[in-house]
Amino acid sequence: MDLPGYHPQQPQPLVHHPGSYPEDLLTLDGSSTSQELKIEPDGRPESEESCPICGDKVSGYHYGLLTCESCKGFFKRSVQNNKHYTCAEQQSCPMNLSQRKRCPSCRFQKCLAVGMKREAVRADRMRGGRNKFGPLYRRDRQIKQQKVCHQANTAPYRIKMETTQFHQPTAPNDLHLMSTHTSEPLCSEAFHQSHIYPSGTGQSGVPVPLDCTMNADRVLTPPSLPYPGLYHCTFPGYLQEKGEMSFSYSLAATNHPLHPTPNNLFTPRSTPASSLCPTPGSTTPLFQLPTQTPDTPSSATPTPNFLSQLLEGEQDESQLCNKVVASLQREQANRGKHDCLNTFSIMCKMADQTLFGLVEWARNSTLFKELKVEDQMVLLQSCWSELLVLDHLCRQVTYGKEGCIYLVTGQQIEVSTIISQAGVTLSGLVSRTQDLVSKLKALQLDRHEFVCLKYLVLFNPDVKSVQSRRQVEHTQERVNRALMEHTQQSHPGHSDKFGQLLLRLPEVRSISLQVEEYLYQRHLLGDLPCNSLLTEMLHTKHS
DNA sequence: CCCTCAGGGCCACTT
DNA sequence: AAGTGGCCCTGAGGG
Repeated sequence: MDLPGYHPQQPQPLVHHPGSYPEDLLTLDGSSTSQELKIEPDGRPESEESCPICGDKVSGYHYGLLTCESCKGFFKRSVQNNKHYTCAEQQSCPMNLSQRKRCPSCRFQKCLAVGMKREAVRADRMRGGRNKFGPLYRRDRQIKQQKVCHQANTAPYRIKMETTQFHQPTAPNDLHLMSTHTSEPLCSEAFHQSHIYPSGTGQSGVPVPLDCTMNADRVLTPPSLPYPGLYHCTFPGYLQEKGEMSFSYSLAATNHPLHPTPNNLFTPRSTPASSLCPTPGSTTPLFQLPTQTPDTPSSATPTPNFLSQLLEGEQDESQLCNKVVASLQREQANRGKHDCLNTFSIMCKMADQTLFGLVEWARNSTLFKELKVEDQMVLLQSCWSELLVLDHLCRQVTYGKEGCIYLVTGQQIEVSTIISQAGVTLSGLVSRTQDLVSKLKALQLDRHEFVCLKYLVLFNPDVKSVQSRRQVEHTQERVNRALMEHTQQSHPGHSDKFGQLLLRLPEVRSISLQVEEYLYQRHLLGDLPCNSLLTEMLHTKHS
């Protein structure tokens, strides 16, 4: 498996490019891609960046970001020819100018990881014209230019206008996922100006409703679970009709507060963090980023600060929702109105985006960044499905109504609908998960506790091949202590809350393993989209 | 109407 | 033979 951007054998030059997004162009090992920036004599910035995939010279924007000509061609061929590469090593091959040809699998994974977009490769192979990312590129340039100008004007001690380059330490939070880390959430409209479809066919700013016709063979399913397969396991007749859900899903039957209709099925909901507040009784709304996040060093011991630190990287639910919806819209836009995404594909896409968000979350964590990149990889490889389950559980506890499952897209679906139409395995999984949701609701899980559980799952010293076991253990102990103190303080009358929370983790583990197993079966049947992070994770575990 | 620039195609070269 | 990568063509959109 090749976690996005994890290429531990490839040391990245510590050159920060201030013109890039504040958090962009960062490989997942926490280092920035090598970039230089020149300040022209007239003050106009001119970037001389290196390709985020291989470090070669950038030739322009290609398929979503600045890359070299070689990687552009490689990505184009891979997508056009629907290539499925396999890594002969551990899917962490070094990727640089001299070695980029060695492993196309890792190269393609890195292309995706850094943000190259398959959907930018034209299905109709039409030449010329502006692409659908035009607005995105323009904004990128504007941001870069503004940043550079700002740097030049406000930090003369760092940038001498008469010099041609400057270097500064890598920004710790750099990311290379520009779609989610621009200074503002990616505007989905940017993706609706495809040349592929003339205006009036769902492009030009009109959100493309994904399969919202609710046909029996193409229905949106119940998945709020970030792991779609959960709902797809053993439907009667599955083997005959694999790939399609066999129960229908009526949005009208749900009680979603925002009432999604078939026409707005995949239109981003308004910010759920505000519109879907948890119950007033809960201590802190889940998913709501703290307005102020004290910059506490990881070595600080007081629990409140430590908890704040843990909460720092929490992903905003509305951003995640927008990201998933935009991704689904793009996917559908590339297919055309007569080739709707099937339910399973939709679920996979949701799971994949959620998983990507969780990897970002981990990577941005100060504590996690202190670990060796190799350890980061094995830990994530070990717990990704548990994190997905926890993420789902948290969403249900926060937003889910009784008897309904809340999707990452903001929709809800009745559990009874799923149970009545799903097969044995799937029904069992849904039931188990809902039982767990009930228990967590009864425990009044708050966001502090949820974050702690995520960290406890992530920092698992029992994972094989962890090198800095002591460090992982130490962090887990600290989180454990913080969780214990928090539960004692927030629920002094509930002396056993801490223990009750910990007792839920084995069930989380068990469910996640069952989900993995199911997804892997679907993978073997060829149902999972290739080159998704989800597939890569599954593949790694079973290889 | 011209220019820009990103996606596609071509083809010599490499593996 | 298949893959790579540099170079050129194309054409929508912006000035």
